[in-house]
Amino acid sequence: MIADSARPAPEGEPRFGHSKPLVIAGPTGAGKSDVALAIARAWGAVVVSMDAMQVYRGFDIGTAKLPAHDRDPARGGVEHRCIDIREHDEAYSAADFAQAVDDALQHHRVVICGGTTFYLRAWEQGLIAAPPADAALRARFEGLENPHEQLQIIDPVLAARLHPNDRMRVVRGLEYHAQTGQRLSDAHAADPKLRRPCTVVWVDRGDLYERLDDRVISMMNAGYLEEVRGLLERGVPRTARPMKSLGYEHLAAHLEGELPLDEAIRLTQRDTRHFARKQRGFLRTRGDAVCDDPIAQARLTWGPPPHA
RNA sequence: GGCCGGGUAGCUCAGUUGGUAGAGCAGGGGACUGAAAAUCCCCGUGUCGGCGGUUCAAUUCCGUCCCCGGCCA
Repeated sequence: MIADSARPAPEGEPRFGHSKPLVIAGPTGAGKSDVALAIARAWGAVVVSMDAMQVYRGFDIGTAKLPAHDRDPARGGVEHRCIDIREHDEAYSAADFAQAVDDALQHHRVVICGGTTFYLRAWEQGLIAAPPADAALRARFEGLENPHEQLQIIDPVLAARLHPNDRMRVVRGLEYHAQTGQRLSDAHAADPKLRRPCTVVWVDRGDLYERLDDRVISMMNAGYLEEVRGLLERGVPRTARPMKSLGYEHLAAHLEGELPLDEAIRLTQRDTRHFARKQRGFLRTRGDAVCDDPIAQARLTWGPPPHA
């Protein structure tokens, strides 16, 4: 389990392209960002954010982005990638993330940090070769009366695997077929799964739920509601992808007079707990174990920090 | 002390014209190959407040006691 990257690279020679990334994963609110920052600082690494929502500009408080100075090397911070790289209406996908990780690995030691475990899998095992998403196609299939029935005709294997109510995946199967003329189930079956090496450090804590409840209150005190109000005033629609995430949806509903504030907060807390539980499930499925000492894992993976 | 309501799942409650009970919320498990903070599937035994009585059978009817509200003294 000792990677070849554990040997220090000769001076001046960019060998990081052969170094495996350290992944800081775990449920929201477990303290991943701070751990990643500390490790990246000590080892001179770049952080790639593995988070589907932090990519969006303007969604800062609710997505728990690190303060800007921590992400700015010119101000003593560490370079972070995949944060603030999209507008609310721009698409972002697991493939974009995987590409960003590969790019970063070309020249840097890399800490991957975030809770979107689907993205980790996309990079680790690779995705099938496929064209990018086609919003118009998706909208068309979404509008079908019974998309699953349609899928049964063109890809019965996939249709059998999918619950008829799981419209996103059903539509995805239809989209892929429309784009390529192939069945998505065939593409999956033919896909040779990659096994890109990485060290996964799962950060977690026993009192997470209480902390999450408190964190929502802290976010409110930090101006969460004003952030959402500002986004709505700037014309961000409530149907925008990031606006439908966790608290944004409920706070927007409150601002539009559909929900009392305390109810919006309660729902945000509830959804955040549910989300954390789901993330734990992801990691459990992967078979990773909780790590109490991320620094030690970094040392095992990369050797001692260069300046220590 | 008297009268009136209530005491049923972790919480709020529904219900059983007597055949041992079910919703919402909370909580838990699982799926996941380019939307993933998305999308979707599955999971409810609890002395029905205690004790007696009537009954083949009581959480349900009767008696009594305890507890919590409200009103009256």
